[in-house]
Amino acid sequence: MEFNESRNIFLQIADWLCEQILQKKFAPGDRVPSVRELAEEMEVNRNTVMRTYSILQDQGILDNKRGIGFFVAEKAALKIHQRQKEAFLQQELPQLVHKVKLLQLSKDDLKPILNALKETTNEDQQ
Amino acid sequence: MEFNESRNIFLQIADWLCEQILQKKFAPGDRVPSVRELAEEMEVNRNTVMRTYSILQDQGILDNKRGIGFFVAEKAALKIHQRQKEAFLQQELPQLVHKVKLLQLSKDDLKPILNALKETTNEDQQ
DNA sequence: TTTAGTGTCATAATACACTATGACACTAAA
DNA sequence: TTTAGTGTCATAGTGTATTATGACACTAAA
Repeated sequence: MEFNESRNIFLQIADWLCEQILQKKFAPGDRVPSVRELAEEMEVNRNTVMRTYSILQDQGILDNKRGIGFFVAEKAALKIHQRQKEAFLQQELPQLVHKVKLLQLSKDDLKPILNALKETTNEDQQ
Repeated sequence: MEFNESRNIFLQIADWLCEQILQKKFAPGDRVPSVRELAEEMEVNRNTVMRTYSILQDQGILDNKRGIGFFVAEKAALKIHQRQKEAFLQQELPQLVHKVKLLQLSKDDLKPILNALKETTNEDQQ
């Protein structure tokens, strides 16, 4: 996997795993790859993956059965969703608006976003 | 100044200075605070500010007159603007759209953004 | 019981951001 | 010339992310 220099690797692996869960590639109760297994796949040290799994366990996203492996917790997706939604609305969105103002972007620049937003929000909600 | 743990300090100082320039708090030709001065103000080491100024010099945003100080380059704001706009449209926006999809945000969630975007983009453009 | 696969822990080594500090060259003004 | 303020560079120390590796406890299945 390719990592961004500006963010800790163990956090980027956590991001990746959370996204897999949100995309239902891992269901509640599923075993996730073993520490050694994922380390090899990501071309990263065991300890780094261990650190990722530890923090996800602390956050109630993974459960741990010693000698067997780590498992996706029951309400993992819900917790990830809540955590990310809160961070998104309270931190990222305000920064986005601020940046758009500062960059004085034109309507044309923003069209792709606005369209994408409409598409994704029109379907489910009333 | 308060720093975010997840991004290098010298980059956060660069971000701050670029924002000052974009907000016209520093005009082209203006001298920016000396390395020692800004270091004290930011409660940071001289070398850290030196590193910030060095990269901004490499990017053509600051000019350097040895023994005198660092100065805002002529087209500094333009360069910052171009750099940030490109990064925004090519990296941040796609990630944003992806996240909105993943989080399945409702219209109500997005209202604040959309309104803010309309306000800022309606004025200047045709 | 043995074996292979789990997680867990400890240690040492490397890399890098940041700090602390001193010394030096350059510039402008007293 | 002297002085004070610039940038510049070198050195050493600290903290932490990451790697590398070995050893050990636990579990399930052969």
